[in-house]
Amino acid sequence: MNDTLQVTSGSAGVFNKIRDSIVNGRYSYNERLPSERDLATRYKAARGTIRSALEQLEQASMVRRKFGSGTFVTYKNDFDHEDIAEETSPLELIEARLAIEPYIVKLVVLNANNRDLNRLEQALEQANNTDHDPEAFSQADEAFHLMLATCSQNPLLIWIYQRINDIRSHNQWSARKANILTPLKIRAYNEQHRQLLEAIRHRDQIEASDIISSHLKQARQDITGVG
Amino acid sequence: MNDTLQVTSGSAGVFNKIRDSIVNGRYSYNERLPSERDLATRYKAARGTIRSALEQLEQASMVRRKFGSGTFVTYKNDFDHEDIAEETSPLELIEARLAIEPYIVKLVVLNANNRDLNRLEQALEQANNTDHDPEAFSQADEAFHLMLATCSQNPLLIWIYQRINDIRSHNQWSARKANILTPLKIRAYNEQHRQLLEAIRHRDQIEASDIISSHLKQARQDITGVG
DNA sequence: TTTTTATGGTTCAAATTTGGTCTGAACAAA
DNA sequence: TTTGTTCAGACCAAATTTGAACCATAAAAA
Repeated sequence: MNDTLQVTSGSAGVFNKIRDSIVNGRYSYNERLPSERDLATRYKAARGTIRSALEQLEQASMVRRKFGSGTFVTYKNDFDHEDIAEETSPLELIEARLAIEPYIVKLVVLNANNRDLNRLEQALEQANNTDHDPEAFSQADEAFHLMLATCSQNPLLIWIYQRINDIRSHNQWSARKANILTPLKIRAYNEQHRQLLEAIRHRDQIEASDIISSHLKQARQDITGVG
Repeated sequence: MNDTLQVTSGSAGVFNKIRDSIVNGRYSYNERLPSERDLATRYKAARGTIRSALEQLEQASMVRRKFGSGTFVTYKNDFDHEDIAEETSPLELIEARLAIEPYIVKLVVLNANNRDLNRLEQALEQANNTDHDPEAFSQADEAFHLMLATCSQNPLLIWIYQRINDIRSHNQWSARKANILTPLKIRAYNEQHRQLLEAIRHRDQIEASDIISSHLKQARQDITGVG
C-alpha cells in the first residue's frame, strides 16, 4: 500500500504497539513498563525483539531505561495545555522566575527549619546524580526549585510556583533541553544549587538571594545563547 | 498470573496508586494517610516499599511526613482558586506581591512605551478620585497594579498577577478594608502611585523598584497594625 | 505529671527482580 | 551464498523488595 501502513511484526511492530499504548495513555508519564521478560510473553516475541523495540523507544525519547530498576515513560501527554503555556516563551518564563525566586529564597532563609533543609539537601542530591541525563536533571531541578517555594511556607507563593512548574514542563524550551544541558552545564548548575543551600544554611539572606539571581541569569544567558 | 491488565509493580506502582488517590480526592488536602504499616498490608507490599513510594510522593511535594505523627497530604487541587484564596492570609498575600511587583516594575521601566504610560496615568487618575470610598479605591488600586503587570509585557507575569488579583478580591482582607483605608491612607497611597509613575517616566529602575517596595511594606504595616 | 501506644526513621542481609550482555540456531530476503 | 532479523536460553551486574528488629518522636491515656 503506502508508507503510512504500520508494520505489525518484528521489533518495529512491537515499537509501534508500545508507542501507541503510551500516546493513548495506556502507560502514562513516569509509569514503569512491565519488565522486558513480561513484555516478551505479552507480545509473544523474544526478549531480544522487545529490547530492540525499547531501544527505539528510548531513541525517540519516549522511555528511559534504568539498570536494575525498569523502563519508565518519559513522554508527557499534553492534556491540560493551558493557553498561558503556549503563549509564554522560554525567556519570559525565566524572567518570571527571576521576579519571584529571589524573594522566595529570602523567605526560606527566614523560615526554613532543619527538616526543610534536609528536604532541600535530598532534592539537591537527586539532581547531583544526573550529569549525563538532561531529562533526569530537568525533573530534579524542577523538584528542587519547587521545594524552595515549599520551604517559604507561603501557600500562595507555593501555589504560584506550582503553576510556573506546570508551564515549565509544557514549555517550548523542553525541546532544546538536550542541546543546552550538557554535562558541564549540569555540573555548574548543581554547584550553584549547592552554594545556594549553604547560604541558606548560614542564614545569609543577601548571599542566598544573590546566588539564585545569578543562577537564573546564567540560565537566561544559556537560553538566549548570549555570553 | 499476569495475563490480565498489569499495573506497575513495586514502589513505582504504589507511588502511582497513592498519587491517583490524592489527585482524585480519595485523600484530600491535610488529610492523614494510613500508617506505613497499614499501607503495607493494604497494598500487599513490604513497609520499605511503601516508604520508598512515600519518599517519592514527598519529593513531588504531594505529602509531608511528620515524625511520630503521620503522613499528611499537602497537594491542593488547583481547579478552584477559591481554596487558595481562603488559605492565604492578608499578610501572605502582601508577601507574594512584595516578591513579584518590584521586578515587574523594573520590567515596566525597561519595556513601557508612551501608550503604556498613558494607560498607567489613566488608572492612576481613576484612583485619585476615591478619597472617601474605600471600596472604589480598592478596585482602582487593583486595576492600577494589574496595569503595571500588563505593562511588563510578560504574559506569564500578567497571568500570575491576574490570579493574585482574583485572590485579593476574595481575600479575608476585604472585611477590614473599611477600617484601614481612611481618606488619609488613600491619599498617601495615591501619592506613592504618583511617585512611582514619575520614576517610571524617568526610566529610573532602582528608584521605581524602591518606591513599589516601600509602598507594599507600608501596606503590610497597615495590615498588621504595627508602626 | 508519668506511662503507654502509635507513628515515622533506620539498619541489615537475603531473596527477587530487572536491564545488560553474549551465544548459537533458525529463518527470510537480497 | 550473504546479510539481517528473530528466537531461545544462559549468565552478569545493578537495583529493588522483603522481613525483621530496634530507635526516636509525638500524641494519647492513665
